[in-house]
Amino acid sequence: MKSKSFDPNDALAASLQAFWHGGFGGTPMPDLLKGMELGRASFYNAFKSKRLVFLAALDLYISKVDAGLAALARDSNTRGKAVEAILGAILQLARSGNVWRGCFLGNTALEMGHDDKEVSVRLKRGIELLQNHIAAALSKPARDGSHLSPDQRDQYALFLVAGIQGLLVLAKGGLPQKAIDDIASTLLAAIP
Amino acid sequence: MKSKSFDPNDALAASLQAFWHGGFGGTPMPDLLKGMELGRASFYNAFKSKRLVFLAALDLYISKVDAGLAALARDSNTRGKAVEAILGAILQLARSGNVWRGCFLGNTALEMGHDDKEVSVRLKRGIELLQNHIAAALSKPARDGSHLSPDQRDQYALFLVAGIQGLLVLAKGGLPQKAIDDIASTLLAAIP
DNA sequence: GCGGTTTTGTACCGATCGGTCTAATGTGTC
DNA sequence: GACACATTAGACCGATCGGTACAAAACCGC
Repeated sequence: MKSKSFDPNDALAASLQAFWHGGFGGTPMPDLLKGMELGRASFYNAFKSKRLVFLAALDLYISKVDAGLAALARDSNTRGKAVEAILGAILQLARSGNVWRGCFLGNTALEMGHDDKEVSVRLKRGIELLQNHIAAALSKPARDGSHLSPDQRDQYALFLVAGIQGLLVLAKGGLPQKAIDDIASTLLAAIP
Repeated sequence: MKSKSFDPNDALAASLQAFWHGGFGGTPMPDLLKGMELGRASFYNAFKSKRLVFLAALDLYISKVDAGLAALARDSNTRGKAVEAILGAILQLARSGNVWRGCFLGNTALEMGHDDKEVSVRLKRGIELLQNHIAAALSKPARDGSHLSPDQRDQYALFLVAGIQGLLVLAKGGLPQKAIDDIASTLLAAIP
């Protein structure tokens, strides 16, 4: 028998990059295949359909974000620093070179909404995960040693998720860097 | 000669509804034509292409939002009430029946980014307009009579635009109503 | 080297994409 | 009533969509 000449994990990672830029509908098979460096036959052999590889890419994105943010929150002592680190990491992740590609979850939410059950369950999981990581950061003590109540923590975490998603919408909409920075700092200043 | 049997303005308004729900790529011609209640020939006669009617719909959306928000800010006395009114109006506009369709500007920003010059110039105009209307609301006195500096005003206005866009991303992502309400109230509470 | 099995390149499939063409249908003017 | 002309319905266009079929190529155990 013959073994695969490519690493399915690499190919999946490449598909994530492609979908992240173009979304599902905006990434036709030829582009996807070129991005994954796969022939059609190999693609349909390894992953059964465009839709399935998209779902897998969504899962990969979520687990990547999960791993990335978990490491981050650990290293910051104060609430402010922890949230700032997370915000910075997400903003960095959200651009490839000088072009904003946004958050794959947010992009997908606007493209697919809840029309698609399998997508929306992942979106929900991903958003919850973002919220939880930010909540973990918010549960660190402030500079003055004070803590937030669990309710406040969750509330501000969700608020920050929304703020970040909105920031990325505006960034993709072409807002200049200065405006983006202003929003980010206002966002940080809004947490108690 | 024969005159048109339809009102181009009505047809354009209908196209806005269609694009608002499905975006540009997600609204194929048959759906668009059905939404506009037009035959293909009439469509291509009146509007030259799908792309052009999309741009026109974008313009229509911007002018509609402009008119709607201008009327709103006038009737509120305090900063808090004015912003609350605007937020409420946008949230109401952002859903059709029980389904979130989001803000057409935000949806388009994520779908098309700045790849498309003609789109992005409109997005920029629309976002600026949102910001200006919110800034106008923020320039009203607070309950205690105090005012914000112009810089603060603009900064918070942009922040609120981002917050609203983010809220709509999460709403389209399937977040429950309670979470949406929480974000909205946190957003309102964050303005000084 | 050989046989068996999997992978791969590529031609091909029906469906659908946005857009055009044509012929029939009106409708306002005289 | 008849001509002139804009509008209409619907067949049709090539291109592209996601997906399949098939035969050649590449690899493993022997």
